[in-house]
This record gives sequence, structure tokens and C-alpha cells, in this order.
Amino acid sequence: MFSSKLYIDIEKLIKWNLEFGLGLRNKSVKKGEIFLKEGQRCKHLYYLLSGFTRVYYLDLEGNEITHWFCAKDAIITSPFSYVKDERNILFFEALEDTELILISAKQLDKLLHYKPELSEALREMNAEFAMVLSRRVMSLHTQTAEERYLNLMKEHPLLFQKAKLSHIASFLGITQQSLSRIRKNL
Amino acid sequence: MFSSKLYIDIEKLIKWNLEFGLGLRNKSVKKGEIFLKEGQRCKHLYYLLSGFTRVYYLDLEGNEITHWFCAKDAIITSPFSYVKDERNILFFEALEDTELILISAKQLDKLLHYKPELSEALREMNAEFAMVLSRRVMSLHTQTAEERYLNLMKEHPLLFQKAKLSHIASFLGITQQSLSRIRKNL
DNA sequence: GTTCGTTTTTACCATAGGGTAAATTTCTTC
DNA sequence: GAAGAAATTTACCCTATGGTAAAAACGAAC
Repeated sequence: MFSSKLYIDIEKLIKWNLEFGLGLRNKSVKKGEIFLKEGQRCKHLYYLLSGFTRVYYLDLEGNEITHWFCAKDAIITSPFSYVKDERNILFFEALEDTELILISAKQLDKLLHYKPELSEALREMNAEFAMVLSRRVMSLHTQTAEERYLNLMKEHPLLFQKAKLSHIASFLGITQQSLSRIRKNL
Repeated sequence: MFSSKLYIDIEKLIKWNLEFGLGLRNKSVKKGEIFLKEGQRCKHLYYLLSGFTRVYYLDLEGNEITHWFCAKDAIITSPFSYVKDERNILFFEALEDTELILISAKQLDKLLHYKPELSEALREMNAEFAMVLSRRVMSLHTQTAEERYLNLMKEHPLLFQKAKLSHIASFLGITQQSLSRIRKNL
């Protein structure tokens, strides 16, 4: 949803998994479960087969700040920890029962070895992600909280059925109380 | 500086240009010149050989909002326009005399054809860029303008010699007056 | 359907930052 | 180095959003 869609056909990925013996693992997480915590090395790309998840971190006062939401067919990872070897600060939380495919860096390398053309798709995915983030920086610089809220409602109406208002407030960069006030004035 | 460093050795790029007959063009722009405007299709990656540039856009009231700064060895482009075929909203302005190498999508394809391993480097570059933007979203969500200003001073002291305070203010997401007030209180 | 816990709203005041306009400083150019 | 233009600061008041705390609404479990 807000993270990157993978431009890989999932059917193909599953086929290649068998064909090249990648040994990809699946993972089921229940609603409410946190499947990656701050401080844990993020060793995988998580492909979302189904479900809905939230990525958040803690600010200095310990408040949860929602960094993004991920829906079906998106890929989640902690780039700071997967690409670089930095300490991970992100939490991954399932907001619904969620099915994941885990892809380790080693498995990805192996896959890219057999299917080098995938590198292109991943590059595009990263570019896409950068654009999404670019737009978010822009909206934080030019729009009021109310405008950002209305925009989010328009772009992702389903989000409001799946996430709590407190999640959405911190995603928008405001407090829950401010969001509540904004909703009242509409 | 704030956009992505290219993980390609520029010497190599120049060598490959000759070797594979890519036909890369150079471009010199004078201080103050705007070498890409809103509405113009961004057909190139711009590799900064030297100089310093600012990327900005106009908000609804017509204010210039600095989106990022680019120093030597970085690559600038308008991803919305280069990758996708959307209308470009970015302006590229040289804050110093600047030397660029232009790389069109066609030339990049050709280069990737001969050097497919470069795809990896570009993927990393995009991932890196996404991380930079991720951190910016985080700082907009968790830090005050004063904290962001102090942080920028610490991370990029040279920026303050090259850019105007109004550029820096809009980059930080505040007005020039607010920045001035912040500076006064320090 | 009552109870308890969680989520959301409301109400209060406090404050960071915005908007306008004028004053000041700095930079150019002759 | 004087004149004019541009950049920066200052001062004024205003508004959006924050922080605390309590009230209300909602939901799950028995």
C-alpha cells in the first residue's frame, strides 16, 4: 500500500523457488502479533501473500510512530538492517492474520544468479519506493494535516477499516487528538 | 549530498563511454542557471562532476520549496519524469558553476546491456535514496524545526556556505522567518 | 446485557511556527 | 564607496497543533 509493490509475478516466484531450490520459507502471523522487533536484525524481505501490516518505530519519548502500512503483494523490509548492517529500529506488526514469504539475502542472490533480469524489477521497486517517500516529504512540506488526512481518505479508504486512528494519526505526523479534532470539523 | 551517491566509479563510466560508444554528453551550467524546469520532460540522469545544485518545486501559492541539494558525484534526476512518464514538477538550479554528464534512458540501457552488473549498483543507489528519504520523513515526524536545523548544521556544514537560508528553511519545512528566529535563539 | 479494557473524543490551556510588513544587513555593480 | 538590489532579521499578531486529563463510546468476554 505505502511501501513498494513487487513487480514480480508471485506465481513465478513460487515456481522458481522449486526450480532453483531456493528453500523459501512461509510464515503465518496472527492479528496483533509483532513479527519483527527493534534491535532484531532484519534478515529477510517479507513478501505479503495476504493480510495487512503496520511498520512503526519508537520516538525518544517512547511513542509509536507509524512509518508505513503494507497490504497484499507488497514487500516489507527494514532497509537499514537488510541492506546495510545497521541496528534495526522498526517493528513489524500484523493488523490482520497475515501470510508471508521470507526471502533472505542469500536466497535473493541465488535467485538473481539464475534470473539476473530480476535485478531490473528490484531497481524499479526501489525507485518506486523512493518516489512514494518523495511525495510524502512534499506533502509534509506543503499540506496541512487536514489536507493530508483528506488525501489519505481518498487514496486509501480501506485503511480506515484496518488501522486504528492512532496509527493513522502518527502516520500523518500529528497526535491522535489533533486527528480527532480534524475529523470533528468535517 | 541529500540525493544518492552513484556507486559507479566515474573513471570507469568515462572509459565505458568510449569503449561502447555510448555518446554521453557533458553540460556546463553557470551559477544561477536553471537547467531543468517544471513541465520539461526530464530525459536524463545528471551526474554531477563538480559544482552544487538545488532541486525545488513550487507549492500552490508559488513558493519555492527546496526538495534536496546535490553535490559532486551525486546523480540527480526527476524520477517522476525519467522513470515514469509523468509531468515533471521539479526545477534543477545550479548554486555554483556546475559540470554535468547527461545519461539518457537509452544510453543507460545500452550501458546495462554491456555491463549488467551495474544494475546492482543502481539498485543499491535507489535503496540508499529511499533510506535517506525515510530518515527525512522520520525527522519531520519526530523532531522540532530547531532539532532538524541543528542536525543539518552538524551533518552538512558546507551547505550553509553554498545555499541561501531561504533554501535551507524550505528544505527543513519551515519559513525563512522561523529559521531566522531559531538561529537567533542559539 | 453487564463489566472491563481499549479506543476515541472532548475540553482546557500552552506553544511552535505562519503571515505580513517593515527594518536592517549584505552583496553587486558601477 | 555610493546606490540599488537582494537576503536576512525583527516585530507584530494569529493559527494549527501539542500536552494533559477526563469523559464518552466502542468492543470483547463472560
